[in-house]
Amino acid sequence: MIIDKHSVIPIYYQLFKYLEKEIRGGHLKPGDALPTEAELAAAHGISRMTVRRAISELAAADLIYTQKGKGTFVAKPKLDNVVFDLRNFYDEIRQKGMTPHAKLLEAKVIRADEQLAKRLGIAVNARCIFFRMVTLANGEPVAYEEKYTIYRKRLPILESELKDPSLSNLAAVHSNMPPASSKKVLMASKTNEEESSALGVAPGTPVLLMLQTVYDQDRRVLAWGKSVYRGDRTKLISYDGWNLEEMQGS
Amino acid sequence: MIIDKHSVIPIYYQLFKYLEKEIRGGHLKPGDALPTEAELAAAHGISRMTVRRAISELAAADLIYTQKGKGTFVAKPKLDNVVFDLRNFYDEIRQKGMTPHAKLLEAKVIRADEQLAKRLGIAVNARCIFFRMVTLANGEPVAYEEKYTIYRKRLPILESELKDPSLSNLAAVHSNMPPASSKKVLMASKTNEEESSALGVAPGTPVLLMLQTVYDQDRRVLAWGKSVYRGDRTKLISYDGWNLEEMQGS
DNA sequence: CAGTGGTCTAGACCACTAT
DNA sequence: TAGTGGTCTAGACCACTGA
Repeated sequence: MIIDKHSVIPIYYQLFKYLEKEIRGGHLKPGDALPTEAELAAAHGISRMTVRRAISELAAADLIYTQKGKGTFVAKPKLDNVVFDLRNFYDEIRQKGMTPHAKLLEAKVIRADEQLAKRLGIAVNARCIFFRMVTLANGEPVAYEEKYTIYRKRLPILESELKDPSLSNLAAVHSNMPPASSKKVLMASKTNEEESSALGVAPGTPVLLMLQTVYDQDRRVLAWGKSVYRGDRTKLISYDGWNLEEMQGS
Repeated sequence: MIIDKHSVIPIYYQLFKYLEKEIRGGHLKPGDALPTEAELAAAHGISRMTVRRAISELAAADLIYTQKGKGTFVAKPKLDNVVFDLRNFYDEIRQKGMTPHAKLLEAKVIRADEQLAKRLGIAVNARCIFFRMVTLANGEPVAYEEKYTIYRKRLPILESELKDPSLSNLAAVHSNMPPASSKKVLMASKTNEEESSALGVAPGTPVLLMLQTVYDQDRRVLAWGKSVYRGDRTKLISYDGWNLEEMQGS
């Protein structure tokens, strides 16, 4: 029996897992039709709405697709999409079995020069908060970051910022408006002198360069940051397809 | 009236859009509780299951979160996740108003050297198919790619491969097994001589380097590819947060 | 305890597809 | 016309939260 109606595990989830296994295991191949919703409901003695719940979870996972009036079919895995997911640099390091450590190099109030004023959308000479930090993995520098935000609240630089030195937190603490959206641009670059010395590498070393801008609800800039990741120590990895569970280890 | 029960637009979708607007517009702020499902159902004269459909779509969009026994609340936008989504390099170029063009430099059958044999998981000296191509945007080279797959079927190199020169298609055409999953690694690098001449840049130019491996269901390697993107012409952009519609233009 | 979201049912009508 | 998935209803019971 595939479905245990008296289990603590929801019926729709049992059916979802069963069908998922059929697909990932290859018993159902791309293009194959699934049993109709009515058939699945009758076969397992459950309601069609419950079947639909399982079906829609499979569709959300891109394992199947539905066609009105025709049926439900196994999808082809999309393998050429590239989705790099850098959830949290700290956790990434930890996951590799290394110990991350953030080292604050500098934190002070500065006056905006022309370039910074443009980036933050403020007047030249306005007060700004400036952070410079290095992230280490097992004591070795892997990332160098500069962060800027407007100095609005005349607040001292707080401990909370050092505990959560993310750009959106910085913006939240020092702005009148809460951050609402963020834009990030990733590109390839070479280190300048400042970055080289902070990372302990030769000038011109290839790096990943990420620029982040944090906005409020009205699309006003709240903060701007630059992150430089050592090219030889930083890799973004993306997995696509179906047999993903087993892949994480490698 | 917010809900038109006789509209062709599904009720759950009307309610979803209405609540989405309340949240994105700021009438409902992060942490605020939504009306309970029963309240929403009664207020709009619809079934609770229909309300739940709208609620679950909002939750899937990370605009709200639910807590059993407590209620449903507006979520905080997560701004420090980085999700770079390179759906299709061709479309990316086209979206920027440029004309993409793939130029095949070479396509031939070769014998695997030690390195390639290791990458494809085959014997040294086994026959492989080798592609070398350049992608141009408005006539200017922006990417250089090398692709390798096992030569199993003794098939000629087909036109279909030139029309869809993706690595997973190459693997599909020349392998006995359909591709099931894919791994991609992105890093910063510098061009070597071959890449420099193909891209028309000086050796040592910073580039994004992407390595892709395509696997079958049993995690055997079907194809391997290397893509080099010009650092000064290629940017990966990621938007997070709530006011995304308006951001796409900038 | 009353109220919440989570699950489930057994129907119903619809638009769409293929024959 | 028969069969499919898409939407919707009006109930029901449950586990969990907070007072």
